[in-house]
Amino acid sequence: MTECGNERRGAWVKDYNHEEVENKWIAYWDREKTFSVNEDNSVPREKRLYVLDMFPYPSGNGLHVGHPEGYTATDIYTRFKRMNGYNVLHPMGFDAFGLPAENYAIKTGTHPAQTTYKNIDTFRTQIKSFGFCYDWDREVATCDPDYYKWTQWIFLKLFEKGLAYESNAPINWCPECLTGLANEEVKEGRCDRCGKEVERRNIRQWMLKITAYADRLLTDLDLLDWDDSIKAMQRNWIGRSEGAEVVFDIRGCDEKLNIYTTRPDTLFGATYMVMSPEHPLVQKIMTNEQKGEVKAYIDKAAKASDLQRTDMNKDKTGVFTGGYAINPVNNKEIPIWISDYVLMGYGTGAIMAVPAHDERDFEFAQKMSLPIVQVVSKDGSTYELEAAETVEGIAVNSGEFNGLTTAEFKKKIIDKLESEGRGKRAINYKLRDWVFSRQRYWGEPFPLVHCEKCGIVPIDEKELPLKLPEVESYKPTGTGESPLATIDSWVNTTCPKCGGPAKRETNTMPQWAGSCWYYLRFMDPKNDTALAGPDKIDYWTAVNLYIGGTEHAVLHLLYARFWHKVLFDIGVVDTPEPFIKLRNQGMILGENGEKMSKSRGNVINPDDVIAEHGADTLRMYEMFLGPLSVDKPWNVQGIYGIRRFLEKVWRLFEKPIKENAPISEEVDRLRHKTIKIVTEKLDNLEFNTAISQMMIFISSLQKEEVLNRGLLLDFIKILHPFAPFMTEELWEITGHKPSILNAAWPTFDPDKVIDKSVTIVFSVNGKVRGTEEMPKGTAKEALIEAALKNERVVEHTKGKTIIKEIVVPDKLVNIVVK
RNA sequence: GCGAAAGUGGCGGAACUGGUAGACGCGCUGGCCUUAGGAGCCAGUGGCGCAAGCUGUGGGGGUUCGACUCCCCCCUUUCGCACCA
Repeated sequence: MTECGNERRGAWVKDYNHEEVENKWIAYWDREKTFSVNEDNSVPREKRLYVLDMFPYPSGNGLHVGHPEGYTATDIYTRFKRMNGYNVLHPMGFDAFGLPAENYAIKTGTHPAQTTYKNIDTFRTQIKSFGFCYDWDREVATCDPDYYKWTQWIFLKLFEKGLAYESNAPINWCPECLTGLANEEVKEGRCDRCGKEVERRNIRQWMLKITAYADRLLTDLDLLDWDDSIKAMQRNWIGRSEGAEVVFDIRGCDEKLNIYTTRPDTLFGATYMVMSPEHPLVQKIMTNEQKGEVKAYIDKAAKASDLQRTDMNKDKTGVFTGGYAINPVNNKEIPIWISDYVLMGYGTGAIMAVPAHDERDFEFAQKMSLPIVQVVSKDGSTYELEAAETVEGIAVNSGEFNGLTTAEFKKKIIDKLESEGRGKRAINYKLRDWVFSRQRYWGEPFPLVHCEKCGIVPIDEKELPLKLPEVESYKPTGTGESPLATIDSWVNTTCPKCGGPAKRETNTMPQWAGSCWYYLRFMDPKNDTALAGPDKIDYWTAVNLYIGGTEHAVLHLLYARFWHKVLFDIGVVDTPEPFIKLRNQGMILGENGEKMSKSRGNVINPDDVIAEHGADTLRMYEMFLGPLSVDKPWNVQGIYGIRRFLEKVWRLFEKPIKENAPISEEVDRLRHKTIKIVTEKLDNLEFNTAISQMMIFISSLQKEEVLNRGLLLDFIKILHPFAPFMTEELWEITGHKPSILNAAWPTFDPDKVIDKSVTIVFSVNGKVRGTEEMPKGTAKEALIEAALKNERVVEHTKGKTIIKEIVVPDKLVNIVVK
């Protein structure tokens, strides 16, 4: 033994050399393919499971301690289910297209593929060091041509179905990333990735018609076992509302002005109209006198970013166009204004303003001195309004409709408008179509060409994958063209339809494309004739348990559901939803309770933790920290507690172990109880309390001189999902052939779980005054008798009248006195 | 503003359909063992009190024999959305 050096780890190594044990089993599991899974048809359907993690982006920083939290949870669950006879698909791969590798390429000239595959190797090694039971033969990387061939194939299907279209509408543009962004990628007016304020730009884009699926994406949420908070976020994002579209005539003009409202019952209170500055009709209705002012306003609005526009929120601005609309219910002429508080992208881009019953309209009307007419009342009378009254009520100032409730009014007025051809029922969604193209290099090329004669033509499926070409410079042009546009030899091609000259589409797909369907590829990762074989899809059906962070609530999880539904419609998959049960892991925070980040200097590197304490310890520690779903701070001290626990387990095996060593009744009961509790907790993903129970069990064995072999073997089986390395080693040491993963999960005897005696609580007026151990099932009368005999109870009831006795069998007796 | 979740010891967190609040772990205190120890073992540990006892789950009401748990009002924190008509 060395005198110096390695002192820090010396104390640990003395009892259990995690480094040696872990390296041994990593190599063994790899060599023996212990974790490989196949589609065994003898396994009944209900015993087939698909347990999935959100696959990582292989960044240059390597694995973060946040990654293994979810991965450990699914690993424990997978091992637990395998030991219970389930055939579990549990794969891992890499979300490998994306900006960081490309930005690195711009800086250093290194090809993004080179960086990406190097990072993948690092990630794989790190992930393996945790002992996760992934079937590595199924690994995929989204940037692999064999993979993105099928991403492109799905795009062709979307295109064929008319769900992909070109657009020049203004989109969010990040001036830092030099690419267009989807609405879902903009948070508070800033780029979700880099934090830079986004601009609006008119850039030719590919859009996916996710809005066509809005209703199904909304209603099918009911089929899912997901956290309510995530469902709520998706519901809010989809933002369905019911109302009416109403047609207004315009004075002296043939054009009609269509508006959308959720409150058609307030039509009589519309005192002016507002159009979005971008509304095409503005050009036609503005009068010559107003032209200058209107144009200036439109220019100003066009220059402002969304963030600036919302900042102006406090102070409403707008300009009168000079035009007048005619209210269809009372033929009153009301002025048409433009203002940036009306958005072009929602509804029809124009509203009727009812200042009495809409806060925004009220504010605008006050500022511009426009009339305010009350048409909804709390009680049917009219009164002075201090502010907009947006609640429902009884109609006033509404002609023949006076006295109706809001709900009745809505129905009647819509029926009337419909019969007159002046309006109709309408449903609107906040969800917008998905801006699907990026003006960058490191993504899937679109399998399309632009032909002068034939227009946009998809390339033949047989030509897939359309490979990403080599390029001199990865630098985005910033002009709205991707770097691919500069490669003439690649861009210039022939039209698949007419054979004439054509140009390839030079946009690339966003990172979300590859992750939209990766769970399907894992079912059949090597298939080169289909994204996955129908038999494989039928075997695994859908993801039974999916675990990942909440940051994808309205991004990946919405996009993937959309693609899945399209694939369902064309018969590729046979379930309406891809992820049946979803659980979100919380964030692991730094020791100071703040988010881990380099700038805060509170980052914990999992490699260091494994080197010092071992992977089993790290896995268990992360699970012991608290419930999976909550954010929880890291605590360096806490990890010693887990290491100590594992050492205690290890040391039990250094004591004499005998097949027939007696087990006390108490220990035996605790054994059955522990198996029961751990089994139940694992089914509910309650890892922290499962670990507590195992700790209680191990403490109870400390005094034993000779240990019962069967008892210990049962224990290492239930410990195995948590600490695969140590338990695999102990399994071998006790004379078994690896792997313990193939051992059957222990069962418990329900009779032995029940305690023979229970502690009965005696209380007087609800206050605990004493306790007594009594046999389980003691009769009520006997319990009361015992309570009344209790010294302390006697003290507290002395000289008082007993009003009643409350008895909960096997629990308590409460004496109520006065 | 709207939506969601959550407030329990010095800290992370337990607590079944209302029934001994604080399991388990960290930390701390005392003891044993030790050349030494981020080692091991034993005991203790919400607060006040010598004790009996009192008090205690963000605050205030309520229901109940009994409330962390159920109901009403309020406060705070975190997250998401945010002029969506």
